[in-house]
Amino acid sequence: MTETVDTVRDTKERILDAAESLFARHGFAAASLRQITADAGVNLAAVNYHFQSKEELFVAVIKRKIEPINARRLALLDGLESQLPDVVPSLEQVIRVFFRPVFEAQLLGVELGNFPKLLGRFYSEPGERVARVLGDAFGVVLERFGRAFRRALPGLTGKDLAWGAHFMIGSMAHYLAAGEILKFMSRGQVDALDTEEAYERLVAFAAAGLEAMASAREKHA
Amino acid sequence: MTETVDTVRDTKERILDAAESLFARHGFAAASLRQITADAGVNLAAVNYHFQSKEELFVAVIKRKIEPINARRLALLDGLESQLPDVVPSLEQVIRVFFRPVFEAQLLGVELGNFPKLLGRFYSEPGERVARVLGDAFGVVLERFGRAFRRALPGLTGKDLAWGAHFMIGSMAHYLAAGEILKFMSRGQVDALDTEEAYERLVAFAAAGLEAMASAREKHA
DNA sequence: GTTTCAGTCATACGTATGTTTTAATCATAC
DNA sequence: GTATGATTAAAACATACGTATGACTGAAAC
Repeated sequence: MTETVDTVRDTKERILDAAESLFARHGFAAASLRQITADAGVNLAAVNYHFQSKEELFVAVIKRKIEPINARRLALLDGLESQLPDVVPSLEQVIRVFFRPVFEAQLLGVELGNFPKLLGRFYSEPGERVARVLGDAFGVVLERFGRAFRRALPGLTGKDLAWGAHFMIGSMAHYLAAGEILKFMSRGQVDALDTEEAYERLVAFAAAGLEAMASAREKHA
Repeated sequence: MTETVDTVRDTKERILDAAESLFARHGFAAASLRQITADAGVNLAAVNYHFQSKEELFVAVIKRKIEPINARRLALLDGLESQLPDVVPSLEQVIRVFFRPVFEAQLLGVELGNFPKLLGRFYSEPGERVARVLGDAFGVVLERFGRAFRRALPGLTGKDLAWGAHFMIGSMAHYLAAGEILKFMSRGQVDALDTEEAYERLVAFAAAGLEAMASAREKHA
């Protein structure tokens, strides 16, 4: 009984694993189903059987990674807010909670695989594909964290927050997708794989930047 | 005489224009030479004649856009530093000079086309392709601006700078490549096409973030 | 013990890809 | 006015793509 199910799961997950790696390394269009199924050691037709299309496979790959992260984000934020109900979480605390799940797996020594590059690349994949996942997966997260950010920084308007969050996510995405450039830019001084440092750096950069959004608004108009 | 030359320029540039637009909209792999040449109104073989391959065409498209921007960056930095030789340019001034050429064309009312998305996407295109252009085009810029940043923020170490610059570029790239997400995230409050505001926001975010890199270092180890 | 059914398999379809080849075209130099 | 060298045009090249089909498998259901 479990045998049949496990075989299925194995095939589906082997496809997902191989697809994740290839999508991350080559992008959606350049990763062929033939190479994906070859790497996964399954038949070519298995993709269209288990998922309906290459497109759906891509969505499944993204969702498998993003959904646990967003769930963890919400859980951490819940913990932060319910722990001391009267204390408003600081900006840095909220930012840490937002970024931590992305780094967490690797910090815990778990294999993170090609997820970073995949997630980074995901943001620059053509529209339609991304929009669907984005709406589904980030709706609640955006809402909850938006409130948390504005409680931490009462001066922040909706526009301030949108700009700040956008740059914040951009910094993260670029680090995830193009971390190797860091080694090039720093002439080897910085190792992008030092996740602990990357996390601290990102938090510091984002916190300062977000805080600066309020004053920038006054400057502009 | 000029006729021949202009015809050449026309064909090559029509290809470059069409390629730029399609690479920006669909990425490298998904933009086909047939669609590029059809949009450009030239023959399919013209691409392999004028450029040797699709790959070289991509490099040419990127270089055509990046080189003037980097030249302008250096010129602006020269102006800043030679204007008052005894005054060290401030962090914000240097950052403005670094970002300005990217926004300038649009600020001046010149058609910027699909360049923003292309440049943003460029950062997440697979490695080999990008690395060549990156090394060629950004070597001098990196060196000169590195010095300028460290003069503006004497506390900054090489590592601080590398992290800060990386996040800075990430914020810009993400804005350029995925500006539409901004409208989604802000529930329509923010129009990413307001270049003037984007520029001010980006400068403010990056300046604050970069400044924060020095203190973050102490925190980490 | 046969039916059922999810899963896998090899294979083929039609289309699209980047590139190459062969001929024609054209302005210019002699 | 014709030879020349550079562009373009049209067609074909081999290969790769995503998807669909129909046969086969093996175990559970009745």
